[in-house]
Amino acid sequence: MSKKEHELGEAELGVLRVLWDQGPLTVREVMEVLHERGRKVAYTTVLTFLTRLEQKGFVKADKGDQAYIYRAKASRASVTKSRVRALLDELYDGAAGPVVLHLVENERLTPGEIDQLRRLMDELDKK
Amino acid sequence: MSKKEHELGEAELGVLRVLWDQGPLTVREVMEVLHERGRKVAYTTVLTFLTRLEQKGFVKADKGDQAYIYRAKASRASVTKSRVRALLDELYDGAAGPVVLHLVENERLTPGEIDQLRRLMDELDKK
DNA sequence: GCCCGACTACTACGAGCGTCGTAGCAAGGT
DNA sequence: ACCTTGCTACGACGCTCGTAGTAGTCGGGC
Repeated sequence: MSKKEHELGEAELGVLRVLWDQGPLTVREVMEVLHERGRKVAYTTVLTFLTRLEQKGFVKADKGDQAYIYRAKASRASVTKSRVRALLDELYDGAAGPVVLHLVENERLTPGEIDQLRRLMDELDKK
Repeated sequence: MSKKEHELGEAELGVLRVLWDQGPLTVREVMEVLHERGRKVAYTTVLTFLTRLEQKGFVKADKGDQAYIYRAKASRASVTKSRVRALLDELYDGAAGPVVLHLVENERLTPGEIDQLRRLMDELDKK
């Protein structure tokens, strides 16, 4: 019933990522990057994705010289935020703890990240 | 193309969670718990979910006295694992760091969790 | 002036998910 | 014997997503 907010499919995300990584691009350029990344999709498919992304407000299209140029409007951070939030809600009623613990236990962190984490936690203590 | 492993919709997860939280239940009981949780779904909808979950291997159904009794087969931890993994892949090519940082920065952790985290990190250092 | 190559708009279609209706069956009350 | 009550099986429908084809348009080369 309620306005399901998936609102961003996996393949759509893949396209958005190209824009995050490579900046504003035309449809064709996006397609080429996707191909380089091993994602073999047709030109029109990419166009569809970009169109849908625009309707959903995740990208902006500006008329370029010949073709439209698409740029990401939503940041990686904001998408991360809503995705992570959805995951927390789905699995733990929104509690972050279990997932953080899971990540630190099961996924490799670089020494740099561990450092950063420690500093962050010291900050948290201060408050 | 590739065997996309969503394989578990959001409403299906909601049903699975009931079984995690309340142990083995009949369709009707699951429905009642869902109603208590504010999720107003029809009996047959719940039945459909449980049937699909069974086909997907997430729950097991045993013939009870009158009705089938469903129990969770997949653990919350295992689902967490694959969900988290999917999220990392989608957004950061699998890197856990950014998401951990995001979580610690933006989501509230209890002092107990912070403690646990610190201990975990000390363990990591040892290795 | 006409055709070619690129670009966009529109349409489509199958699968998965959320949601349910209906039909059929088994057991118990009266 | 029936009617009721609950249970399961099966089918269905609308929507989103992944994927793409086709048609129509526009600017250049010959």
